Amino acid sequence: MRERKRCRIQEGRGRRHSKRAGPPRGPDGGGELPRNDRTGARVGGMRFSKLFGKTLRQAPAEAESISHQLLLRTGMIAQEAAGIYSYLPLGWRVLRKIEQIIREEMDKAGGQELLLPVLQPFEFWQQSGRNVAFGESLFTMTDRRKRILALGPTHEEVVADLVSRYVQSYRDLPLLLYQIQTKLRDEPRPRGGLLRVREFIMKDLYSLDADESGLDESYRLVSQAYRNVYARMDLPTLMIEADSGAIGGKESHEFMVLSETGEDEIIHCAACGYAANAEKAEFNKAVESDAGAAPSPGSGAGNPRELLPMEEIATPEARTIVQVADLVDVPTTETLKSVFYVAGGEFLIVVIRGDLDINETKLTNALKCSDLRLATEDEVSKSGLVAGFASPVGLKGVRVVADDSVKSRAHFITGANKSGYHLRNINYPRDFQADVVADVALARTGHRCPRCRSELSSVRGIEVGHVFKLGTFISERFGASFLDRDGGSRPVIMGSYGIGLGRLLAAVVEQSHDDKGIIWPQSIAPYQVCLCSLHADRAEISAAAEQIYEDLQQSGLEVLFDDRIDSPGVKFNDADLLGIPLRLTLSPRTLESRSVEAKRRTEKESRLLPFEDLTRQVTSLLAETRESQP
RNA sequence: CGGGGUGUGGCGCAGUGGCUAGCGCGCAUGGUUUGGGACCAUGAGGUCGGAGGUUCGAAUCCUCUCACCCCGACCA
Repeated sequence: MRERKRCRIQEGRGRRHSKRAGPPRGPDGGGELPRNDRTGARVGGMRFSKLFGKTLRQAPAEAESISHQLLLRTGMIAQEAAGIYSYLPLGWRVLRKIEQIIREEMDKAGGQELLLPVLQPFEFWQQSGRNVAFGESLFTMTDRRKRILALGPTHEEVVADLVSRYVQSYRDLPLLLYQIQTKLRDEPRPRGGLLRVREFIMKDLYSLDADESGLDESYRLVSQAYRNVYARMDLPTLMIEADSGAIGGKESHEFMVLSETGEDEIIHCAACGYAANAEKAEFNKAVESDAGAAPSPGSGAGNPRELLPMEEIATPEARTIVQVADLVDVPTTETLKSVFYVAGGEFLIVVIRGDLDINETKLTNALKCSDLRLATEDEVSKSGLVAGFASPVGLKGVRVVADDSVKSRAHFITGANKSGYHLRNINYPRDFQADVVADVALARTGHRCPRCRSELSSVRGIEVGHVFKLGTFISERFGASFLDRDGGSRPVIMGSYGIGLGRLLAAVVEQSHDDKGIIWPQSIAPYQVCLCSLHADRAEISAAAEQIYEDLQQSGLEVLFDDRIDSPGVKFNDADLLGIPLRLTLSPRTLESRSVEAKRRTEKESRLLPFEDLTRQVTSLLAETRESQP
C-alpha cells in the first residue's frame, strides 16, 4: 500500500510536469527523441495531445449527410462559408494521400503534370463560348485596370491556348496533360458538406490527339487509370453513360459511387449491364400488348387511308392526362401530353406520350439552347393556349418539339385547344407536325432497357469522376491545330477527364463507416496505426509507449499516438471515430505480459502482440489487412 | 430564383414582454478515478446573427436585412 501511494504521488508530479513541459522524455532520460516535441509534429507520427482539431461528440446541426457529419465530428474539415471549407490536418493528410494515388495513376497512364492559372482572361471564355454554358456558375472578378478575369472552373481554354502555341505537328501528339489544383464554381446550391462545393481541388486531365482513334485510346487509358484509382481506395464504382452538360462534347461517361446521398439518378439494367445517368438514359418506348399500335413503331404513320378520322370529344373538367384517360377509359399510353417551355426567349410546345415525362436535359440538347424553363401560366394564355386542353393540333406560329414516342402508335387522344374538349384519333404526322422530333423522354424504373428490353431500375449515385470526348470545338476556336503527315492543318482532338478530390473523399466516408465513425481504407487513412496508452500518466506506461511510438515510426509507419491523460472510453471512441485501420493499446495489463493489444477497425476481436519484434508484427498485420480488403 | 427551416458561449439545446439569460458536452484549475465517451469542487467564456422600430422595460412583439441548412429550379 505504501509503495503504491508513493507511486501515485510521483505520477501526480509527472503529470504536472508533462502538462507544463510537453510530453515526457524517452525512457533513458530524453535527448533521443526527434525534435519538434514542442508541437508534436513529426514526419510519420503525431501526438493526439498536440493535434490541431478536436473531435466532437455531437455533429453540428447543419450537417445532414453522414460524410458531412463525420468529417465535421472528426475535425477533418471546417466550414467557412456555404460550399467553402478548410481542411484541418487530419483531413488534409487524407486528401494528400488521395492526390498522390491519383498522381501516380495519371503518371502511369502517361500523363504529364503541370500547373495552370486560377485567374483566366475572360476573353478565353468568350472565345470558347462556354461563358454562356457556365452562366452564373462562372466566378468573375475585375482587376484594377477594369479587365475582367474568370476564376477557373475548369481549364480546357487554357490548355487549348497552350496547345495552340506549343503543338505544331502530329509528331507532338498524343499528349496527356493534367493538373491537380483548386477550381472555383459559383454553384447555385452547395450541399452535403464536401459533396458539392464552390471551391474544390480537382484533378483534371486533358488528352490531345491527332485523330479519333487516338482519342479513343486516350479515353480508354484514362478510364482505366480511373478504375485503378478507385480500386486503390477500395471504392466500388460504376461507369455509366452521361450527358456532357456545360463542358460540352459528344461521348461522356461518369464514374458513380452508389449511394442514397448521391444527387444523380442512375438508370441501370441488371440483365445486360446498360447503365446511364437519368439525364441521358434511353429506353424502349414500345408499349407491350398494345393492340391499337397500328403503325409499327418507327414507321411514322401507316397508310393514311387506314387511319380513323379525327373526332372531338367533350371532356369537361378533365385537365390532366390521368383525368382524360380515366374519362375516356384508355391507358395513358394512348394519350399525348403537351408541355410549354421557354427556350432562349422563345415559347414552344413539347408533345410527348401521356405516360412519359420530359427529360429537360435531353430537351436542352435537342434544342441546342442553354436556358430552358417551364413557361409561366401568363405566357401560356398569351400564346392563346388553354392549359389542360392544349395540343399542337391546328396550332400555328408556335414551335413544336415532339418526343419520338408520338410515332410509337396511332390514334392518340390529345387536347382540342378549346376548354372542355379533347380530340380522338390523332396521328403524327397526319394531324400535327413538329419542328423537332427527338428523344426527350425521361427514363424511369420499370421502363424497358434500350438494349435488351429487360426492366430498368434506378439507383442514386455520387459522381466521383467524369470523362468527356470533347472533340474539336474548343481547339478550333483557339486555333489549336497541327500539321498532319500530308502537310494539312487539322484541329487537335481534345478529351477532358476530371476527378473532384474532396468529393471522392466524402464518397469514401459515405461508403465506409459504421455507427462509431469512419472506416478508412488503409491506402488513404490519415494514419495507419493509432497507439493508445491507457493510464498514460504512469511513468512505466508512458516510457514503454514512447518507445513503441518511436519504434513504429522508425520502421516507417504512420502513427497517431494517443498520449492524452484520458479514460479508455474516450480514446477508443476517438480511434473508432477517426477510422484508423489498426489500434494498438498499451495498458498496465498488457505491459505486465510485455505486449500490446492490436485491434483492427473492421473487427471486433483483438489479439496480443508481444513487444519482441513488434514493428514487424504490426507491419504484417497491416499488410494482411490490405490484402483482405476487396 | 421559388418553397420550407434555423440563427442564444467552441458543439448540442432550453428560454414567447418583467429581477443578474440557463442546461448538457467541451474548456481551465485542484482532487478522486481509469479496458468503451468517469466523478466532485471551483472557474472562464454570451454585442441572444445585424439594423431600425414599438414599449417604462425586448432574446421574446413589429419591419427590414444577413448568414446557414433542406427540397426544387439549376449545376461537374
